[in-house]
Amino acid sequence: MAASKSRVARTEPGPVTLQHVADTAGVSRATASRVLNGSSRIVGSELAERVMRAARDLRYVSNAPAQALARSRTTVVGMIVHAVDDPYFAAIAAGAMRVAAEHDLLTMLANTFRDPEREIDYVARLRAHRALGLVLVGSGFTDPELTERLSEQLTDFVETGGRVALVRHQSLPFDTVLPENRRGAAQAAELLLALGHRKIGILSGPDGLSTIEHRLAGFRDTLRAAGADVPDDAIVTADFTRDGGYAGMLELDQRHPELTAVFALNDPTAVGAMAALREEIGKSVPQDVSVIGFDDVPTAQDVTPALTTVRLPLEEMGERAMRLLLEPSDRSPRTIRIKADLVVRQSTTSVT
Amino acid sequence: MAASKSRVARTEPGPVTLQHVADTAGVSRATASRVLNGSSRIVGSELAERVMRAARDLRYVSNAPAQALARSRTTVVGMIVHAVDDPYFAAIAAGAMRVAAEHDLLTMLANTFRDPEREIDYVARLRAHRALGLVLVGSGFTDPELTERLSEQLTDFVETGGRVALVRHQSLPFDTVLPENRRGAAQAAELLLALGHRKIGILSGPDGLSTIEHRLAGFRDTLRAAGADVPDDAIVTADFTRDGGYAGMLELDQRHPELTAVFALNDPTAVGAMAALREEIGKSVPQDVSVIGFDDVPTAQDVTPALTTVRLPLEEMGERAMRLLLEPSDRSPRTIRIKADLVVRQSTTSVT
DNA sequence: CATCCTTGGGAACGCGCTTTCCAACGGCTA
DNA sequence: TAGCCGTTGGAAAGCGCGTTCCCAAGGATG
Repeated sequence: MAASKSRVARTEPGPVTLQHVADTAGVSRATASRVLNGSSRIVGSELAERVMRAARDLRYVSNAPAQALARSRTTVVGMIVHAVDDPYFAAIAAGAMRVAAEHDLLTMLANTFRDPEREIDYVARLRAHRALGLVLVGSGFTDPELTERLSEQLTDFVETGGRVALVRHQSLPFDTVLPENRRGAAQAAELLLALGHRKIGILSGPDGLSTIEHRLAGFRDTLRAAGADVPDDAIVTADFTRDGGYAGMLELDQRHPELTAVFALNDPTAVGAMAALREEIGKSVPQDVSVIGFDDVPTAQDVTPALTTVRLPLEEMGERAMRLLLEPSDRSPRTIRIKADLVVRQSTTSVT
Repeated sequence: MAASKSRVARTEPGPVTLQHVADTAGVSRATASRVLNGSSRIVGSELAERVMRAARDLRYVSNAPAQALARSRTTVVGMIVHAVDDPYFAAIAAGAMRVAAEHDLLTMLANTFRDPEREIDYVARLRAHRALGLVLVGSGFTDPELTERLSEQLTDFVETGGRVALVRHQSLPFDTVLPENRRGAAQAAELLLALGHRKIGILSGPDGLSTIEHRLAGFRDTLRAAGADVPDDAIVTADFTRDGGYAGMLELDQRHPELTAVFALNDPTAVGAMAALREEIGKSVPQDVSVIGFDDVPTAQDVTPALTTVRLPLEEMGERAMRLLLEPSDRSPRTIRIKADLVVRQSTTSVT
């Protein structure tokens, strides 16, 4: 009976438990627990030493799920992004993970592949894991039903003690890091206008993402105010990737060969567009057509011509979001506005 | 007394437990558990319906740590990379995470920031979380003491039922996806030789990484065999990033302005080198100097001139590693060799 | 109509750890 | 020397859930 609970010799397989450590150190589980993870209670140095030696000899590794259950809290944060291999998300994730690591937290990263259902599902699963907080990165979806369900999940989570931080534009009542997409896109439009462009096309992204709507709106509104609206069929929906930009540019050029400038809603799309222009369409950037992107991912400066774009401090955004999560405030929801800066490089020039 | 165990009304805060669901459905916990996660036992459809309704109404979210404890296994895999925001790791991580998601597993991602101590520490922490397996991505460290400690951790993990898969070159006895770094680098050397280059410099990475040693060795050996060895001072240690490549190139050119070709041990470094050449040194690629990289990250094709490099199927490598993990074999350790393909683009040309 | 087998449901135990709550012990003061 | 208080170690009660092991009821069989 007692043997099954307090076996002294460890012959059977399976992980070493606290009990094993306690037994070989000749103390109770309580004592072992107290020395192995800084409890408030202090254990005599002699016993403490014995316990630590036993733990080391047995190669004890604590059981985090068991601890989580007993303490009813974990040291895990969840993060949900649309695609880790997109430099936009990668940079934000890196920033967030850095501050998580500083606080000694582990990060569970989930990829939605831009599927709203998966996003909601991941929120639920991360909640199940009792993550102490969730960072959602990326555009919100404009579908009200999806937004509603997501919001509900998040609200429940907060009500049961969870924390939430968003990096996205969406009017959910949680701490948010909010990039000024609209204003940034407006700056892009202003630049093109100043350069004399009037025939402008747009490479947009998947429908239903709020980020896209805002960038689109900021851009078009500015153009419209100047009497240079973009006709609907000069807006091509790409899929927000390099290859999507390539294909989208082909289509756009076919429909409107007269365009003198193209605004891509993110950098990879812009890079793809430039490739299509160069390799297939045979127009040169910026002489024949100016291209402007958004985000300023690291490679934007290395393509040729270097990409004019709207810069967002990606890593910092990730950091800020994680800090919001880790330093809760009583007067949430808070919003941190991140301003977007136009970075003029070589892919834009004035119309001749 | 009983009320504390089986409260029918939920007024108090805190997460909803299985008990709550069972109570409001008027069944036992066992029954509730059986319907909520497909047990082998079948529950009558009427009761099942009641339970499901109760769960939905109460917004029940299972407690993963509790489940983990009870079942003594989790649905979590751990992955350790050096830097998520490096496109190399991002691509591998994306591949691995995709197959993890297919198997309905959550991924805990840890960033070492290239610090071996952190890597070992993360292995321990991920073990504590009872991840069912660990994927370690990135170069191994050549320091034998570190390798020993890491190996020990990993071995313990496997002995207690964990699984391990590596994406790296290192002779640890675990399932491994092994990129042919040596052979790939040799191909790069062969290309340069064929193009007539004899004065060649190298932009290397941080010391102590096995990947770097192998690439370096493959390259130099081939050159040496052709009587065109690279002098030690024509090897500059950069830090494996774009900016590191930029700085490294500056130094390399200062030491050896006569070089006609440069081999960068990864693509970001090569891209940085090209930028330095163009912006600061004033030499053009490939006319004045040929540049060749390694990995073929997505942007390699978009810089100008497009980068000649050695291609590694990054996403696939991640997928393969995760599959190794998820489909254990009795005759492990297995090794999957990934062959590296030379991709000749515009950044290399024959010496005039 | 009695018996055996099938099927569903409930009670109880255990997973590994944290955390009160007690008890024992020693040192101190009166 | 007796009486107290502050320490320190241990026992035990959970944390929320999965999972036997049983019992009860119903159907099929002889």
